[in-house]
Amino acid sequence: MPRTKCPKCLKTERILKSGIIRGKQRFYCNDCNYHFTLLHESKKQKIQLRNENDRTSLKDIASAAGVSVSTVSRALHDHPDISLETRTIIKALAQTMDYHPNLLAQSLVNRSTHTIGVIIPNLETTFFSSMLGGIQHIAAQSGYRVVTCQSEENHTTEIANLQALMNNMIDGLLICHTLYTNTFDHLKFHLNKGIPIVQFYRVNDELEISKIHSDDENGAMQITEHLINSGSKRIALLLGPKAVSINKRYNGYLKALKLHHIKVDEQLIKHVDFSYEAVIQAVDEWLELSPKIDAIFSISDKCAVQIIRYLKSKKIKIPQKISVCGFGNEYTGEIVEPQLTTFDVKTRKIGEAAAKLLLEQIIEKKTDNESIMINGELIVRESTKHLIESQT
Amino acid sequence: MPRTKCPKCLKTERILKSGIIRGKQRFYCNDCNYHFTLLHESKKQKIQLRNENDRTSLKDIASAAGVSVSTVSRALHDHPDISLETRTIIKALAQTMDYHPNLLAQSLVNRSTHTIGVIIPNLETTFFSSMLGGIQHIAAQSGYRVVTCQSEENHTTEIANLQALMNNMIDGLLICHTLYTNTFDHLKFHLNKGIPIVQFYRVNDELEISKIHSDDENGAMQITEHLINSGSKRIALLLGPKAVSINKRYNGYLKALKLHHIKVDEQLIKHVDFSYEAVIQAVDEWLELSPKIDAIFSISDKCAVQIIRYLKSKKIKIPQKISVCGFGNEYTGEIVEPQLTTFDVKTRKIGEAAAKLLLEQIIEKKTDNESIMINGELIVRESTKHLIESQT
DNA sequence: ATCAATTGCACAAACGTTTTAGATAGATAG
DNA sequence: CTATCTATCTAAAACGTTTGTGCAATTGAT
Repeated sequence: MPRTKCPKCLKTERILKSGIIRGKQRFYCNDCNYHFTLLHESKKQKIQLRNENDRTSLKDIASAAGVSVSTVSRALHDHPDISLETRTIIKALAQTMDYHPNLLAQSLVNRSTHTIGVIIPNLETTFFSSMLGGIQHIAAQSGYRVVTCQSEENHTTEIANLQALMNNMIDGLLICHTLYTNTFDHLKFHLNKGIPIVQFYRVNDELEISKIHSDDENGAMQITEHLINSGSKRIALLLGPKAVSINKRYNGYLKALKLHHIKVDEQLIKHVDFSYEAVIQAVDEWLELSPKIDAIFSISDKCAVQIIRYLKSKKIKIPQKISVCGFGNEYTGEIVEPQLTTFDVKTRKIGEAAAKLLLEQIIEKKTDNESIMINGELIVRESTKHLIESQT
Repeated sequence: MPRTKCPKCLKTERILKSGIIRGKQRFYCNDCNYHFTLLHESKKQKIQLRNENDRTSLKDIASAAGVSVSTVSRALHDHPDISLETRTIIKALAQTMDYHPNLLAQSLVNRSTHTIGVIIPNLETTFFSSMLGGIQHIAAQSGYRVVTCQSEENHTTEIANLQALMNNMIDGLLICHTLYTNTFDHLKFHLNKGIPIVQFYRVNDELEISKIHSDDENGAMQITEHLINSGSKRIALLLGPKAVSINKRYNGYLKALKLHHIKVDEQLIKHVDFSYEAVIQAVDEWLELSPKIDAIFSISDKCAVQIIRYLKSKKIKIPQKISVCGFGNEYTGEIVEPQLTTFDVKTRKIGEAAAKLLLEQIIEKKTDNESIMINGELIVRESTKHLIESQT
């Protein structure tokens, strides 16, 4: 067994143990008075490889050009203090040496990462992914990166995402809350910390913060009015889970009924968790009511499509017996037969607007809160009767 | 007009100009021999605000605890050199002072960002976004962040994305190429730089690199065989743009025909750019052929759905007159009537496998290239005849 | 009592930048 | 021929970490 050798005086005689460091034995050379821990072979190699594999840094260019690091930095930034001659030399050198600045170091100094964070409930439904698409598009235009987290409609995950993102890595945050987010302390905690935050789509009113709204309330009202105008009187409303705090669409429904002097029948309003079984059960219960329902307004296109298919399987004619409306204008609404009447929430526009607003706040350091409304559009298709068109 | 004052000796008399720095006037105090540039009021404020607004750093904790920065760092990492007492004090302090490590600084030192980059053609189609969903899911489990870029099916954008991502900010890269990516020099350039790269779904054979394949060739063969087995003889094939390098599905089609001794008819194979008009035109041309076609295999579900709707509008019965198949198993295929027979590419699984493989390479520093195949599944629905079921 | 071993901490270098302040030599004016 | 300017460069601090090494104080063994 080879005896441990002091890396300084290279002797092996007077080596003593000196405690354990990070699981590794630490030694002390009594001859040259030197503390050391033995490097693993693998680690030694890594240190050697590093230089080989490493990207070129300002330092490398500096020593190649025979100038100081600061000169190189300034030259590459076209600082007037550096002579044109030196500048061109250094730039050429940077080119040939394949220099790319280390963004981490830059960010550390500049206190800005050129990255924005996005928290979104879900990536796999077009409804949300098109928002994200809009965000990415705008961000890329300004040279900003986007890091995305899915909250998966889970309040706890949302909080974890928020915490993870706010740890110094982002210049700004875009957040679209979970359906079940009803407290906003986690957000409030991060406000006024110098990192601008913009809520989009699912926003809340209490918080003083920039927001991108959609006019869901108005949209739901338009849908409901369209149903009323085309002759429906008993309009069932399929809502999301009861716990959900955001009830804009519900309010729109109520408003429309009130405007047309139709009494609200609580039996016609049901909450479901968006599962197929729950939707079917709700529809079944409605079908047994009397007087009979003549329309179903589903808060979600996905459920609306399921309802259409279920009604068809029961040979109930749409829209003759029952009109069906969705909300969101997802692609499936165009495919199903009859095609679905729905409300187009301009999701991509919402994403774009959110990113634009956030970038304004980041780049121009605007601090005033803005609220922007993105208007949607009623899409009338075959699943509703067209007796009388509303002239809004 | 107030005269400029030397910040050192506070005199105004002997101030001289001394060139321009970054657009700002630079001064020289002849009295105390001092160079300075005037700070803007706004900038002064910012410097003051900074401390107020800044997150607490190790330094802050250190001075609060009366120990050195290194002690704090080690204490928070449970280094055995630090006494239990000190450790608990420091941890408590970190808690109350709301300390969160600066990930940038950590990354700079550790040379690892805990972030992986993803380049993907598109975010807004479920086909790709579900891959991304799988990636995110796996990455989050290991505490990795994900930054995503869309290449938008554009080769140049892909290269730009690659360049942007590889600049020091990511520990590994997942890439799904553009349809039009036919040269891979940009990737090759970044190989062996210490940052592992994994291709997923759209891979190429030349490059020695880890890959996640789908069995598209086999899938297309299964689809085609299913059509043949159910009685079709003249099977039209709708392919993507001609420039596309990836022709696995085409090969599967050819293989199946060969296996069943059916001659390839070039008239039956058409390339389109996925636009609605192009698809319709292709179908129209096919319908005029004689002998008549009895099946259409579209390389994309989206086009298949369009074809179904178009054929229905022409009162052509599906599958009695013409069977239609898609590829990919997108949700719309389930909604359209008749429901679409297709091949389920397990997109989410592909994303998960890609992320897993990449993380292995990052965390365990594996360097050997692996190729993993994710098997898909034939989904037989109503848009094809069911005369004889193939027994694969 | 003596010396070795161990504990518990501090110091300082390093990561790769940016930027303020200083330094030097040449140019210009009086 | 000075006194002042100016152009062009360098040094060094800073950003917030991690980590190798130094060192004093304590413990333990003989």
